Amino acid sequence: MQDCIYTAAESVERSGLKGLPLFKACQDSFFQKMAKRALTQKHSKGKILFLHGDEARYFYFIQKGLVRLFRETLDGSQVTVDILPAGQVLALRTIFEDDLYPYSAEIVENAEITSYPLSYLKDEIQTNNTLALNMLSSMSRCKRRKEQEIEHREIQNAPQRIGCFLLRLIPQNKEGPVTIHLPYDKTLVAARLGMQPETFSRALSKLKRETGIKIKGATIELDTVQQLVQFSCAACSSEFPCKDLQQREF
Amino acid sequence: MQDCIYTAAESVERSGLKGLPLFKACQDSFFQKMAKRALTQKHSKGKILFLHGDEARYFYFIQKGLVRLFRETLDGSQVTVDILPAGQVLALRTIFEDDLYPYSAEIVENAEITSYPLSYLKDEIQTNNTLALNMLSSMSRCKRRKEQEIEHREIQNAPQRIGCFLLRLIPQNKEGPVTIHLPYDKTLVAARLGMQPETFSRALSKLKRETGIKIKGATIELDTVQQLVQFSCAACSSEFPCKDLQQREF
DNA sequence: TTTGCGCCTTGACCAAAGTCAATTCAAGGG
DNA sequence: CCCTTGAATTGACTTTGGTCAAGGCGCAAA
Repeated sequence: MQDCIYTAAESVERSGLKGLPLFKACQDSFFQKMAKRALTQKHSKGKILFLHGDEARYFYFIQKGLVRLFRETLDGSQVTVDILPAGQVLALRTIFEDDLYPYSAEIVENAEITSYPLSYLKDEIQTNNTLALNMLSSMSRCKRRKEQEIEHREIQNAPQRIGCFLLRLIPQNKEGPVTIHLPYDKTLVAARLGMQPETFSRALSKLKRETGIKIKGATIELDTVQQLVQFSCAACSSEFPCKDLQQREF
Repeated sequence: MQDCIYTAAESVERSGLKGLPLFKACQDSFFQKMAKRALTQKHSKGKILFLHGDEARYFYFIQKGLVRLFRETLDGSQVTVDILPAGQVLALRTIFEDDLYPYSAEIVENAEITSYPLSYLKDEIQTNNTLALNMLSSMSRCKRRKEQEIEHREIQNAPQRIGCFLLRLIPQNKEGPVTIHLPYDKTLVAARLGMQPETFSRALSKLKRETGIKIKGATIELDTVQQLVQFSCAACSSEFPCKDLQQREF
């Protein structure tokens, strides 16, 4: 089965990197250099992009599709670290570590992904202080997200965690009724939230019973966000309009 | 009750910062400037250093004692983020965020703590790219630790988590018998590992039964680290000699 | 030495989530 | 339109850890 189609190196304009806030401090020369070595590939569902512990030469930008990051233990169980949609970058942080990928990456929805050499980024950051500072705040936010995740897994129960997940999918200041569409399969959402699919299913019904939200397949309707806020955010150390939702991995 | 004793601004030599790898790229002028505004205080157990959400003006270096970082939810439950021993810095990352402390800090063992103005650090990092790069790798490691913590809470059970905690207290390449002394109260260790004291107590007995370690109060003896490695590291995505144990919060 | 206060442990019970298995549902291919 | 396949749900049961309450242990002050 063909699960990967190569295309030529990209033009600067197409480069997704240029649009990212993280790189706004970079000159055109940087993007041009990057674009020359950029490689965009189509991958189909199930493809492993790289494995935890592989030698890292590239970082990736998701043009289209979905990527699941995960780790595997000796005794065979998997932990899903995150699920990244189009527009996200992955494996960036590798440049600060030991040049080994810190997780495995699997395509979970047909994707188009551009790879860039990590070495160029490593060079750039040595001299571009603003880039370094942007990375610092970016990584700091990412770290905050991870800490919050630990917190949530400790004090939120399964239905609350789902409610919290849903709230993060919508514009935070939205008034009145909202319709939410799950961004990926329920099985994946369950994995993302660290629970079993069965638990997710039951917890979602419970959330429905307790808050009165309406569920039809992957579509969820709220009369008002307050329904969920009251239910989920009581077991959270932050105030409701959640900050720093946009950006993700590192 | 007096729970805080002030001492004069420190001499450069005493400054704990200078010894930290994180600041090795900084000039003496920086340390001198810092030292002028440094303030060392003694705090007794129970003192709150700052609260989550407080406006942040200082970061801290623990000269002596123990500090617990935690967050509190609306419905009153607390989550312990970390427990920091002497030699650690805290609240550093505040400079990359919104100038609000990202957690509360409580003295849990009589402590001596030096505070430094965040603003000076903020200035320094604008121009000192090497410092920025050191911070990046430092924060990256810290982030890795947090990710591993999420993983552990998902796939390790309570006894395994304790075993893992113990393994991190000893020189990783140690051969033969080892004696471990818990660095703080069992209640605190329990909180650190995200479990109830009762659960910790029972899980520790179970760990003893399953691995044959010897426990006498806060002292634990192993015939060999392999006893624990086999038991705990099967449910972990990393190989045993755990990396990046030294440094902590940000 | 006694007393008191935390810390720690233990028991009984409960609640939440995981596991295993059976079944239903929905979407895409023939 | 039916069939296949994977996703999702549901039921029954187990396991793990949390909760509540009662005691025990040890250290330090009186």
